[in-house]
Amino acid sequence: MSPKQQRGEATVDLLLTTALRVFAESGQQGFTVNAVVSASGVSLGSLYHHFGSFDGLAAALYIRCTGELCDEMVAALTRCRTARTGVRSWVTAYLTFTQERRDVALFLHASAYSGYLAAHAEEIGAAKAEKFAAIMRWLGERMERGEIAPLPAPVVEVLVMGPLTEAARRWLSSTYEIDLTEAARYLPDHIWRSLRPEPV
Amino acid sequence: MSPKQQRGEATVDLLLTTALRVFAESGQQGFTVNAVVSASGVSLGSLYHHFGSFDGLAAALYIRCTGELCDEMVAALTRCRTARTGVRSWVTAYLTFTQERRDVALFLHASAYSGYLAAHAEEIGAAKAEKFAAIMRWLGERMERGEIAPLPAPVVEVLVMGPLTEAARRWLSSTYEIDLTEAARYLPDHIWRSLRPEPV
DNA sequence: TGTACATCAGTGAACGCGCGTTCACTGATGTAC
DNA sequence: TGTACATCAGTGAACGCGCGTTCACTGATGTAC
Repeated sequence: MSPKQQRGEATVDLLLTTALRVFAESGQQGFTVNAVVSASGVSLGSLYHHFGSFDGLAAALYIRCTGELCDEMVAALTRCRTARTGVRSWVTAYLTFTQERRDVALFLHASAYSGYLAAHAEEIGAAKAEKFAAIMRWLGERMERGEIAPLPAPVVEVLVMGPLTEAARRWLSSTYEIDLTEAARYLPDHIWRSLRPEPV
Repeated sequence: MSPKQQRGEATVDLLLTTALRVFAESGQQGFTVNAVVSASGVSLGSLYHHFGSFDGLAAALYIRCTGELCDEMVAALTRCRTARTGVRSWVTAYLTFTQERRDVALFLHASAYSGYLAAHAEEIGAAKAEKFAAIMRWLGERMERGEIAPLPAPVVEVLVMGPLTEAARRWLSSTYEIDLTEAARYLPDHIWRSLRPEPV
C-alpha cells in the first residue's frame, strides 16, 4: 500500500495535505473524491492507486493527524518530572495544538463517528495505542509513587482528555462562545486537581 | 411546521421514533430517508409534509433527544441543595441516562458535526440554551456563595461535561474498552474535585 | 343536523444529480545481465 | 554502457447506484351557517 518510489510518496503527501485543506474549507459534506482530486491536480486513478478507496485516504489522513497530536502530547509530558508539571504541560500542549493546527483538530473531531474509522478500525486502533502507551507508562509510574490518585487508567484518560476535547469541540464548532486562551488559564490547574491525591 | 391534527402528531412521533431506531441499528451511513420510510411504513410524501427535508427530521430528532437528556440533568441537579451533592448527582444522572438510553446517546454524539446541526443551528441552539439556563443559574448561585471555585461559566461546563461526554463516547464507540459502571464510581467525586474551592 | 368548503395529512411514481468506483491504458522508474 | 523487461505511478472517460427531493393527486378532518 505504501509507495515504492519517491514520486509516489510525494503524490501521497500532496493528496493528504490537500484532503485536509478541502475538509477545512468545505466541511464534512464538501469532502468528496472529486473535490480532493480537483484541488490537488492529481488524477482520480492515481488516488485509487495509492489508497484503494476514498475511505482509505480518509483513514490515512486520520492516522497522520492523530500521530501529530499524540507526538506533541507525549513530548510535553515526558519532558516533565513530577506528575503535576507533567499533567499541566500535557493540557497546555493539547490546547496549543488545537489553536495552532485548527484544521487538523477539526478533522480529528469531526471524524469521530465517520465510516472510515469503523472500516479501518484495527490499523487506527493500533496506531493510537502505540502512541498512547508512552503516556500510560509515564502516568503509571507516578501513580505507583502516589503522585496521582489511584484510579483505573481509562478514568484518568477521561478526566484529562474529556475537558480538553470538550473545550476544543466548542471552540471548533463556533456555535458556543468559548475563549480557548482564557480556558487555557484555568484548565491545567483544575484538571490536575481532579487527579491529585487527597492530602492525608 | 408542527402538526395541527392528532393523526399528524402521531405520524411525527412515529417517524422520529423509527428514525432513532434506524440510526441505532444501521449507523450513520444507513440513516437515509428511504430506510426511515420503509421501517416506519409512513409514505415519503408524508415525511416531507411534516419535516420539509430529511435534515429537518434529523434536526427535530436531535432537539427531542437533547431535551430528554437535559431534563434528566436539570432534575438531578435542582433536587439537590449543596454544590457537592448537586454536581455528583448531575454526573450520575448523565451516566445513567447514557446506559439506559444508549440509542439516544449514540445519536446525540454521532450528530456532533453533521450537516443538519449547521443547517438548523439557531433552533437547536435556542432549545439547548433554554434547558441549560437552569443549570447555569443553579451553579451561579453556589459560586457566589463560594461553594464552587470561581471560574468562567464555560470552563465549569467543560470540566463537568468533558469527562462525561468522553466516557460516553468511548463506551459507545466500543473501540475502547471502558466499563461505564466502574467509571461511575469515580467520576462523581473526581469531577467534583476539579470544581470545589481550595481550602483556605 | 346536514351540507359545502377549506385545510391538513398522506400517497408513491418519477427525476436528476453527484457520489465512489472501475478499467484499459500510457508513461516513468528501477533492475538484471 | 546498453538493452530488455518488470514493476510502479499516473490518466481520465465511463458507469451504475442510491440518495434526497418533487409534484400532482386522493383522502381525512375540521368548520361555518
